[in-house]
Amino acid sequence: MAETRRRDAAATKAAILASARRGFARSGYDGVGVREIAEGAGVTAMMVNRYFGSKEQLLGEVIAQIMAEPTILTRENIEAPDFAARIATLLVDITAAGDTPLDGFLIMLRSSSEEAAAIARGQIEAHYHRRLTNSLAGDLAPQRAAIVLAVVAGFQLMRQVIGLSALADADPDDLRTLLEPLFRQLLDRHR
Amino acid sequence: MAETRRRDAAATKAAILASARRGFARSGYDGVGVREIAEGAGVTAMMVNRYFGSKEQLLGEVIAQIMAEPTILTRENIEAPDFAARIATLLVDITAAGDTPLDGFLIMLRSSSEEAAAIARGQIEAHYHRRLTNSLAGDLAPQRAAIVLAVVAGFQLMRQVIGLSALADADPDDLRTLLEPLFRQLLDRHR
DNA sequence: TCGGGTTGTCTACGGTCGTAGACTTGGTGG
DNA sequence: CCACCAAGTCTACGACCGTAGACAACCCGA
Repeated sequence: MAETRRRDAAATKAAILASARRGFARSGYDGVGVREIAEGAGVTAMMVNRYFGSKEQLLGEVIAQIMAEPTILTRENIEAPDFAARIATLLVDITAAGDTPLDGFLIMLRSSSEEAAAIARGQIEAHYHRRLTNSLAGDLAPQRAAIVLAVVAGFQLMRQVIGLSALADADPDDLRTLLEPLFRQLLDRHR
Repeated sequence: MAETRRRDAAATKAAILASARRGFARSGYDGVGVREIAEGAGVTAMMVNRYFGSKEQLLGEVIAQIMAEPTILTRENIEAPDFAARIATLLVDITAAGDTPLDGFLIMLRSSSEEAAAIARGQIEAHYHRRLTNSLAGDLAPQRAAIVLAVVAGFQLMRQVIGLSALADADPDDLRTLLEPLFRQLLDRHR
């Protein structure tokens, strides 16, 4: 991330955005400073304000970027027979992977405050819960979809935010083995 | 909260603890300052350091206080033969009640700093995870216990904190029906 | 080649944070 | 009654925060 980069406004702006995304996901909005974000992009803190106006606007662009990305929660993925295994694998491998598709979720978790809960609820329902619900067959689809998200959120919370050692140090294969039947039970046609 | 209190070390210490608990639950460890906490207790900021040593130790005592209160995961519940059904019922009922055992969860969720997460991790592992692990038969007991806690936490997060409508407005019986087999799968002897 | 605008840095300001030591005030036991 | 220790306040330090304006370096087109 610190490779020498020639003067390139677009590349610098993208580097700041990427560093901010990593930082917000790791420590929350208040947990990371603009100097640290800038350092991760190989520039000084003032570049953040020059390109994004303020730290708050930077957060807005990070969220906008995440929301614009494709999600695994497409109908064809959800309806695939191995979706339970795929989401379990994705969830377990988040830490090792350099790219983190669930950054948005982590940022919401770690930056959540009283007034942010409503925003988070709206975005979760629009971008995650509705897609999942529409692709589930059987009864109680909204509730089952919500519990799937709850399991994902709880696992992330305990493993990445709290750092519960039984999850942080566990063999990924074991975690997959335990998570997959949970998802399968929720995703399979109910009743 | 600001009633005049005569010089009383125990009462002042309890007032600081209560104010800190409210503040941490509302804004997280980093979101509330010692001056604000002290003001909520009717004293000055230095009282925090005099009675608790540091803000970090204050958080430790707040969490310790919460951990000592009645909770879903008591030993007698864990050792009951129908624990999966009971924990599903208790989880749904307690979440619906909207009471203050949620404080501890809110604090952990909204405190993203490293030292706060470390304290929360230590308390969870000492009080919840260890009891649960010791009561589980079969392989992967620590991992299964941790995922049980993750499901509990995720459910509370989505239903109570985020307020996901599919969970907040759901019929409690339906939620119980969906949660119980998840817990049963994790709690029953594995392999 | 050589300005000129873009790109990035340097220094600094006002504010808030957690914390510390010296000080003042109050309640109480002899 | 009054001295004394506990209870609480005052002032301040050093560090970090987001932000700002002035300044230097670089690249490109003329």
